[in-house]
Amino acid sequence: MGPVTGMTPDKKAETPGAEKAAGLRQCHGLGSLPDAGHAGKPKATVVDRDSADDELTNLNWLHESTNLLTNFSLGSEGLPIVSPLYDIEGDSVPSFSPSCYQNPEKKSSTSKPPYSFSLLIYMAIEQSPNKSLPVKEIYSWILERFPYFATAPTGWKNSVRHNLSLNKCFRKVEKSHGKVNGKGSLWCVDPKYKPNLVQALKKQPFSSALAFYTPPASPPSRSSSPHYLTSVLQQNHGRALKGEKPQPLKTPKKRSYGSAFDAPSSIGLPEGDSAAANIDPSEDHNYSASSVGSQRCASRSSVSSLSSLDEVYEFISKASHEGSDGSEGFHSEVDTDGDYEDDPLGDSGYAAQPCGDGSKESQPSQKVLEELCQEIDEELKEAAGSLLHLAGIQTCLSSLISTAKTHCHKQRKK
DNA sequence: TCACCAGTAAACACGC
DNA sequence: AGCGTGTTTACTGGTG
Repeated sequence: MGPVTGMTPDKKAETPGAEKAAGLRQCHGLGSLPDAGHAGKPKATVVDRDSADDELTNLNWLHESTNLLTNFSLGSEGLPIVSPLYDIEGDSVPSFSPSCYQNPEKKSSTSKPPYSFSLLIYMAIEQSPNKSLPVKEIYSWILERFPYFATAPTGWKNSVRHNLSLNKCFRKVEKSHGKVNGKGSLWCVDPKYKPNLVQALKKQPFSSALAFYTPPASPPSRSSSPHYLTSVLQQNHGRALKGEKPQPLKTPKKRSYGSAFDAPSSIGLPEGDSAAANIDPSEDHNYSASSVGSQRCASRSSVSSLSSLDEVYEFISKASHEGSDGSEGFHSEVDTDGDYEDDPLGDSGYAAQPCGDGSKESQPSQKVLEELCQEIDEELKEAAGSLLHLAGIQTCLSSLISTAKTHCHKQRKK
């Protein structure tokens, strides 16, 4: 392979994925998060130094992760944005500031972004006024935000195009009236898959980006959890309005190339939707962005996305408010529809996508709210369960460690 | 070991 | 012809 080559040596050293993998393998990943000062170097905790119990120390991450959770819930300092998701889901105009990459170590400019191409494309499109961009603009956006690609050979562009073509999340929009106007088309995010992208994006920073720059860790889950819930809430909101059963937060693992973003499983599209509900094996090769991230972090996300019960409660009250007017929150599909409808380019036929069916009913019924509350309740229980579980493990481990230490001391004395 | 997925390279077709 | 774009296939490496 050439310079860009897929897995270059430097990539192994620099890519968040590699670092993440190594970090997790060494059980430092999670534990290191709260401590920016120790970023990247293996930490020796008090227990660590006790060389006698290597196996026990290998579980330090668990111990620390519990602390991490505490930090998450306690952390209130406004940290720099870690994930563009903040902007995507936020009320403000999306702006994927490269600051999300500007960690103190300044790795960003030379290191690969911890986002998959699909997510990068999504961010680019999402930031555009019309929620649609030509490939060239996508290139520019990525280049602008991630200087890494400026020095990278052009292979990444191929990857971008490859993603656009293969990934069901992205749709091609003809520039005007179905007529191919000049080179290229506009690309937009299929609203049906948007929640999945958001979800993947939300999970990405925790698994990759966070491990990547190892900053003090409060914000990712702090704000992402409500947003995550919000996004799901939005999904379910839409679903509820359509008379569908709300989608559980945990998406069932589906074994296909497009698993996490396959609308039917992830966001529960109506069966009749051929585009999304397609289960034709020939479409199995549907690229889906970061589905790995979605899936692989699923176990963690249940904790990380609800890192603080306070947050959840806070979120609930907020969500209830938002739910009552049904218009706030992150880019809902309604928003997106609006974009397409307002979009002068929207006459391409894209605006006629089924994504618009929720817009007629912007006022959720009492029943819908009840369903949402019930669902949130379940999530709370699950989150609480996870925390209790961790706490239990921590207690258990602490006990084991102290027993082991005592044993060691006694034996040494002998 | 296996399956899945992201990333990459490459080939090809098409339009400008 | 050259370039940009879009599609498709094949492969590699990481991960669970």
